[in-house]
Amino acid sequence: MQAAKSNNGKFKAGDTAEFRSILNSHSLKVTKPRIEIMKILKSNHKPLTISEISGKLTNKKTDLVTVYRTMNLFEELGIVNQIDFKDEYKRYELIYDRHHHHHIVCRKCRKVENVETCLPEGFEKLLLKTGYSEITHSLEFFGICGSCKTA
Amino acid sequence: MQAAKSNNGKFKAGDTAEFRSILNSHSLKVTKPRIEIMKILKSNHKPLTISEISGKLTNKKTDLVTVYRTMNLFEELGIVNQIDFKDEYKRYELIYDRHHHHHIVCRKCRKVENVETCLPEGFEKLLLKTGYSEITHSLEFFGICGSCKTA
DNA sequence: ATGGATGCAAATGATTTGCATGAAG
DNA sequence: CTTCATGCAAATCATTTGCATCCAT
Repeated sequence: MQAAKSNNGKFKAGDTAEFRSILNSHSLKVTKPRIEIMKILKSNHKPLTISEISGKLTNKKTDLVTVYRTMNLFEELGIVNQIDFKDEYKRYELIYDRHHHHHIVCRKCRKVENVETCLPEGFEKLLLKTGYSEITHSLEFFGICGSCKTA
Repeated sequence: MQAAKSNNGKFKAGDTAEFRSILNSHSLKVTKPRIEIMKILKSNHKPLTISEISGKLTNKKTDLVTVYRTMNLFEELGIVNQIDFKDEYKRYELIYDRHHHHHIVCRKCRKVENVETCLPEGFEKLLLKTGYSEITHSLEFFGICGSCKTA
């Protein structure tokens, strides 16, 4: 699998047509597992681990291996973002499901909340001076949540 | 190992006295491997993987397992930061070695450069409204570097 | 002396790979 | 009917654990 990122910011989650066309344009097939996994991501507005995704599959025939392969594929195709919360699991979230956002994770209870604030406009532009192009960023916050602080 | 973070922003890399006192205050010992690993991190101003650290050890007797244990310890003590570049390796960098900074990683060649720009003042303060305290952030940039673009 | 740290061997757990079968285009 | 995807089994790789020994305090 060497497909370059090819989703030009056009994919809207649940937009099955767009989903199909991304796969088609790479001669990849629209299969049951791929559709179900995409829908699971769509209906969960927080990053999911491989085993969380696997656990939500209704088609219990679908193998864990398929989930791994699918997430790697989706990542290459620019359908999902890989997100790191500094624990032992990689998490995945649909790109463009909602507008661009970040997360705050409680260091104690590991609860996750979305954070709508993002980098100021033009922040990435500053970096163009470095000679890099196609710049993206990953930004996550960590803290102690209200309940954990009082507990 | 359950020591809470206890380095109140005071540790300066290479400041062996401070390093010793952090360990001492937790009844932990200042050993050869710990010192050498700290120095390796100090002299490499970019995040290192476990195996990179292991490879730089001059005392070849030091076991890989010790590197793992040491990095977990340093992280709990707030001596290092764990950094994620979305590949298969966790990386570690000394905190306070230089002033707070971030990185930009080339998605092709995986080269890493430091980025001095950080979040605007007051950015994290906005998040206090969410009820979280002791907020930190992780921010990394990804892009295609100059040489990879022309190549 | 004594509690913590290390090295070595072995276990664990996540992720990947090979291959024959099954399904999408 | 041809190519790509899946399931299953087995391999691989990073990371952790148990335990006897060693070393810093």
